[in-house]
Amino acid sequence: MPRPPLARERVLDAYESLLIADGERAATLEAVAAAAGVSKGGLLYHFHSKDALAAGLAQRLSELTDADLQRMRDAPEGPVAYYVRTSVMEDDALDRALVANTRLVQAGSHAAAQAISDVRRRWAAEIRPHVRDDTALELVMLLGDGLYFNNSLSSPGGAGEEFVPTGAALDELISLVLNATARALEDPEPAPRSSGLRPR
Amino acid sequence: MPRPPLARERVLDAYESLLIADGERAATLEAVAAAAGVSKGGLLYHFHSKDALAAGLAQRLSELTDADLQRMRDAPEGPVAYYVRTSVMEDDALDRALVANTRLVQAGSHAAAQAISDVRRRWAAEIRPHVRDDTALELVMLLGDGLYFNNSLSSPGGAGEEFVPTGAALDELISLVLNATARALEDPEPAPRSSGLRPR
DNA sequence: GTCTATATAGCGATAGAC
DNA sequence: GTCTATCGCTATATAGAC
Repeated sequence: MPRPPLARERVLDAYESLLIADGERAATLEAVAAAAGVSKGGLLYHFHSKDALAAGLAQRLSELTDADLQRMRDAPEGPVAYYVRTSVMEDDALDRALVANTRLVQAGSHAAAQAISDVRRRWAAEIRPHVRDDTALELVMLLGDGLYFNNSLSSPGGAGEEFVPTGAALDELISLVLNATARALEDPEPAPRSSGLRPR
Repeated sequence: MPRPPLARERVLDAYESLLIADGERAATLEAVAAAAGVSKGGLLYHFHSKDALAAGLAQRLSELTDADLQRMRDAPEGPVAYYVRTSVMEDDALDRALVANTRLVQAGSHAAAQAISDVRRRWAAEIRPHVRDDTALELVMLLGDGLYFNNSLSSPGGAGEEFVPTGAALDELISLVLNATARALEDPEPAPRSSGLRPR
């Protein structure tokens, strides 16, 4: 596949940042162009409309999810712990694409809604074999959503951050969730399919 | 206290509805005025600015929380089950005020961020004595957040609703959470303080 | 209290020079 | 591929009639 133009990626980065920091309303073409270091006309050469810009972010989210699912499959501590742990925002590329897309969903973007729904479905499919039943799956998924929700609310810089666990508190939470949802005592997680990774 | 004017409440209702259904950007003064059945000038008599409108919703949320905490204290199945169950959107006054305020937070409203943070803190304080430790409290709170997050994403009408449990699935989820977080086997929930409600 | 009319500013998008 | 200039529209807010 041909590598996308540099300016195009810079515009998408700027759009994402503005959505996360200041919300959908503040992410105007003018503001995005300024943040990306191009003019409004220059921006509109790469994205013919605001909808095209939103579609670009939805596609980025989808691509980043491919990589995340691979990491989830390879995670030594298993997909459930990996999922909960990485639901705490680390401000990496996937976190940012996800939060930016939630902003767009709340502003009525169908493309973003579809993209988020897809991500969730793919995560659930990957996790399902590693938990006891559908209720346990629901618990795990909702917990991750709760973490993202809090991360996405507390981003401006203050209120809400007290609710996001880190360090030892996060480890304890993961341990509690694993105990409540693991498949069975004799086989907490099936061996990885085609991987040289040793279980710990 | 003097009862607020009818038109004022109608405006607040319309603002809330537009925020929930179409997002912050669509909730313009013109759109709100039209939905409330008044003119733009009429609206601006009651709320001098858009910020004042947002502050009105934040205050409404705070008042509705008072009533919810009382119901939580009186709930026969205990505060944890009550909290999880009512985190599934029933489109009542509190649900609507909460979702509308999350829209405003994501658009950068400080008043709304403060209001949401307050609600969460008050809920947590009420639930804390009924769970084992802080980790269990975290699990319960995040689960409720996850439910609200999904409700609030799926509102436009379609994608996302498959993740919100109802009926028997919800009962099983609550049961799982209670088992994972309850204080101790001999005393799963302290007797209600000053209430004639019989335990079931 | 509620209205119409208007001022001012900023939005998304197009046209065409370079 | 990126720019400036500009159009048409809509936003928030004010002024003043009723």
